[in-house]
Order: sequence, then C-alpha cells, then structure tokens
Amino acid sequence: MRPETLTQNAEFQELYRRGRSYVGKFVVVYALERGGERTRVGFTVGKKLGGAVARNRVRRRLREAYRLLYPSLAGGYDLVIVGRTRAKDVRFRKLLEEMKSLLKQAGALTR
RNA sequence: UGAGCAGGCCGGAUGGCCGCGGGCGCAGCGCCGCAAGGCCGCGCCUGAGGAAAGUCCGGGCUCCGCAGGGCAGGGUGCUGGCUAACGGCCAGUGGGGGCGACCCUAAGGAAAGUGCCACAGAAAUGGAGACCGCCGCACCAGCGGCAAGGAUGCAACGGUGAGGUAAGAGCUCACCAGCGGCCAGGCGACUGGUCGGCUAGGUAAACCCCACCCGGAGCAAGACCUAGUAGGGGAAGGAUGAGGUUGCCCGCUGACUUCCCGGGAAGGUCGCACGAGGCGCCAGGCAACUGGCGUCCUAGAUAGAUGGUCAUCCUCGACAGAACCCGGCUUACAGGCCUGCUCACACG
RNA sequence: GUCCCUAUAGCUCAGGUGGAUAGAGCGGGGGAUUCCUAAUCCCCGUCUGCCGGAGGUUCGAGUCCUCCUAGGGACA
Repeated sequence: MRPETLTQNAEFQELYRRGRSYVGKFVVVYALERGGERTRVGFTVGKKLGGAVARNRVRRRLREAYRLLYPSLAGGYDLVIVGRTRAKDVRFRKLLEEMKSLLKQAGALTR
C-alpha cells in the first residue's frame, strides 16, 4: 500500500524544528512521535543533488527502502527522510542498512 | 581504400519475482458507510523524450469591460511561396568560403534629415583643403598655377593605360568599377544589353525613415461542488478623486471613511488529453505544404507514478524526466545504422 | 509557470551617447616613526595584458546584437 505522506510545507517545518534528527552518510532521518497508529513520511531530495533525473532516482530508492522497512515500523511517528549527495551512487543494500539503523536509533523500529 | 558532404533513423535488449500511477472488470469474501459507493485484494491492459531541457518566438484555449482613439514602446527586415501563426520552413536572388559534394549570410533605405569617424594627417564630407612636392615668373625672400607622386590613416574625392600640358587635371579617349535613364527576360529579388553625365566616403547590431505585425494576463488561467446566506450586500459621506485599465493623454471604472448584516482553514470534481494528431496509399506542387481515402488511439500525476532484485547477451549503455496543449528555434548528447553524393589514389 | 537582475583586481563596487593607458575603497607588500606593536605618514597594480564564455556588427567592443553558463531575486 502506498505510504501515507506529509504534504504541507508547515508539517516539514515542524519536524525540522521539533523533531529529533539522525544523520548518516547517505540519508538524514527526522522523527517526531505523535502517538496513535498512523505513520506518515515525507521524502526530501534537494536540488544540490542534480537534475530531475538524478533526484527522481534517489527519491525512488529512498521510497523503496522505506517500503521494505515499513512492515517492521512502529506506529505513531512522523518521519522526514532526506537524501544526501552520496546517496546518488551508493549500492542499494548499503542505503537500506543505513536507513534501518537510523530508524532503530529513532526508536521507530519495533524489531 | 582513404578523406569528406548532405539527409534520415535508433538511443541497451530479453525474461522471472516483489512494488508504483492510470483505465477496465470482479460471483464471492474482509473493513467503512443508511445508501450511492469507497478502501484493501485479484485479473487484464497501459505508463516519459529526441531533446520531455532552455523559455527565445508563434498559435490554440481561458478570463479580464470583445480590448476604442492618439502618442509612445516593442518586434520583423533581399524576393516569392507555405502555414492557425511565427523571428519557422521551402524555392530562388545577391554576397562570402571550399578543388568539389556543399556550407554560411540581421542582406530595406546613406540624393529625407541629424549625429559620429579617436590618434595621425593639409584636409574625414566642406564640392573644402595643400605639409613634402611638381611647373612658370623671379632667380634670396616671394607671387601664381597644379594635385600626378610622397607622407598620415580603417577609409583621402573613381582605377588602369594612352593622348594632352609649362606642370597637371575626366581636360579628352578606351576598358573596368559605380550612378541614372531606356529596352528585353522574370510575379519578384535580380540578370543581360544599350545610352548618358563624368563620380556622389563610411557608419542605420547610431538616432532615424519606410513597409508590415503586436490589447493584457496566464491552466496556480478559469468553472463548479462541499455551501439555499459568505467570496460581499445595503445606507450615508467623499468628486479639489486613490487605485486599476502594459507606459502617457482622452475615454471607462470608482478606491476610501462611518454604521448595519455576514464571513475566514483546507479539500474535491472539471479544465485534462481525439489533437492544426500519428501511419499508409493516391492526387496536385521543384519543394515546404495541401486535398481525398483508409487505418490507429498512444502517460495524465497533484509532494507528484518507471524502483528493488536475479539471470542471460552485446558494442558495457550519452544527454537527460511530462505537469494545459501544439508548431518552431536554440542548447546538451556515449555509441551505432541506412541512403545519396564529392574528392584523391590504385586497378579495369 | 511567468518574469527580472547581476557577473569587472584577493573582496566590495565605479565605468554618459563605442576611441589608444580601465579606475575607487578595503585588503596585501615595502619603507618611515617606535625599545616593540597598534594607530599615523609615504610608496607599490611583473599583488589585473582584462571585463563570465562563444560568435557577430564596427577601422576599433567592458560598452551594441545573438546564443550559452553560473549566481541571486520577484509574483501567483
């Protein structure tokens, strides 16, 4: 199923201001616990990474990694996942592992 | 064989599994809902480009008072044609480059007017002017004639040759360049011929003149729903009038203040994909293109769909992602294919 | 989506109507003063052959025209 997404710029701003951040080599994860069952996520890939093709590719891989991790996620979090420049040419498995460990640090991973 | 020119085309392929957007279908099952239906799920189909890019032009579409008049402003600029339109394309003309195939070309007007042409130079457009010089008289100053040669400069008052002369000069003649008239050909740009007066600098991507074109904003346009009220309405004041209408004037509109009534988020649906459409054949045309017939349907998201993984093959994969649509231009691009043509060498 | 602006010395900026040598301030370097430093004063642009890049117009381009590149900004 398609993940529930953050849409409004204000929601992103709130996460940057009040959420906790976990920085890795390829991604940065912002997390804020809201309670409840629903988990919402937003993906950010800045223009620094390149043109539309490069940014689309990074965002798709972030979304795929999130999709694979989604079943073991605890509910009630708002997340923002930001792609960093090095995520452009990293192998997917490394990206996946890093995101997994960052989400575990954030406490959003149940298993 | 090697160099090269022009035009056209492709832009990793195939398959398995797990996912994503859109469309259609689903007896039954699960969840939500009074219901219509929705969600999940399942099946089938479909899913980025030649430039989707830059936003440099043009048009469709939508709204703005159907957009009026004048001035200003902007654009285009050899000719003819094509087109919905264009700054695009096609065919030609002139000029330039290349041995050639072929390529490039913002190319109207300088006798409508104005400006500018630094330095140098006697002189930079006035029918002006003479530094060295040449010639005559004087024979030391000087006076008069001349503009061929030298010198300066991007550019110097047509060029070459002959006659002529004191020396010279379109002063005279021939050819050439340029200008104007006439004749012929061509729709035309222009080309060819002939005659004439002997000559008129460059710059218009300087102002300008001429011809033609241009209302503004843009799909976040705009319409509808949720929503029978609001987005404003009513009354009074204000007219010595804010602002808007691309800039200015006219014209049009009427801001603002007080009182009364009323209200604010966000979302959904449409626009939104059948169109100046693609392909094939025939006809007209040198061509761009047009007409007829047949055939095909080919992304439509809304934080924004193409990813992950495995396998095989090859030349080991460039530039790069739709956001209303279309016609162009420009720019980026690994590698490869096809067609026609040119030159050189060799052989026949 | 529609538009606009900027790019000149190490930095921040000037450079009417196109004329040889492109400037200013700060910084930097050298010197003087001082026991030393700061401040102050003097000198220096072989600390820039060049105006973001490429073409073009012109005799001549930082300036005019066209196309690119990078950076910044405005509106909805």
